[in-house]
Amino acid sequence: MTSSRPRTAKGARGDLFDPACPTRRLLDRIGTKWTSMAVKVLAEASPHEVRFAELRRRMPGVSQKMLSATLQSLTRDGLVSRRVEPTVPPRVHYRLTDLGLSLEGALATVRAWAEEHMAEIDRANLAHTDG
Amino acid sequence: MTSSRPRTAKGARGDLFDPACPTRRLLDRIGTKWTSMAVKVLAEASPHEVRFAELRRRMPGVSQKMLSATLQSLTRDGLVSRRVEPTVPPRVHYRLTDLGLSLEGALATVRAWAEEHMAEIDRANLAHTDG
DNA sequence: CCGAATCCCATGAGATACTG
DNA sequence: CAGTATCTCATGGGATTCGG
Repeated sequence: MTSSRPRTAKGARGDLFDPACPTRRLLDRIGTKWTSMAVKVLAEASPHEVRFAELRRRMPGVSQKMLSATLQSLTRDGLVSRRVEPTVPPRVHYRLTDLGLSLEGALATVRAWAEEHMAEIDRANLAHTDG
Repeated sequence: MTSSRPRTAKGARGDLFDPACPTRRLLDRIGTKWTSMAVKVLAEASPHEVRFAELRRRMPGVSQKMLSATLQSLTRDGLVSRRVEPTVPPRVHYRLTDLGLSLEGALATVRAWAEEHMAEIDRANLAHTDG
């Protein structure tokens, strides 16, 4: 989930581009398979919390392992807050933080572009396939 | 570069889940390591064309293999146009299409968010590491 | 100069089984 | 219920080399 650090990270000085480019690092995060969907589902529920199982139900296809990993990553990044009810069995509730909500704004833009334009990309691919 | 299709499509019907979610598919594209940078560099040059070698120079760290693959992918997707001067040696020029330019708009939003907020994410991570 | 072909490793992610 | 631990495999992507 973490890095794709340049193993070739020699002593080179990178202006704005190189090692810690914020955009690359953000894309590494939202590019992982379930992250954007989790953010979306949590955003739709916001400001209410959502439990693990409920989240899982709303994300068809996700395994508990990947959901767990995704939520941990989001939590470490401060995008999601986690609240545990110390019952037996425990209940764990998740909610977007303000930072997470703000990210959802950016993601909404991406989603809008995708829904508007992916069909054109598909057409372009067909044109190259059969031509 | 192409698909992240259900490789686990074992004996079971694995493609029952939204195999075509436009957002996922877009993220699979812009999430690859060099795509967003290529789009950015081409956008900055737009409406002028940029040659392969020049592109490579403006994308520190990219290998010719990955640049080639990235540009092919973008070209197939109709985001970039490719023009070959039939000289010896050949010169190949790349330019964003209108679709590519429109994608750059969405990417600009992501970039803006990243530059504004990645520091907060870093702080959150530190807080979890030591804090 | 541009790109194809190989080789190779690190990683994302699914399946499955176990724990408090 | 929520999360962890293994195993396994496919893929992204870097290095290098060859071709036109």
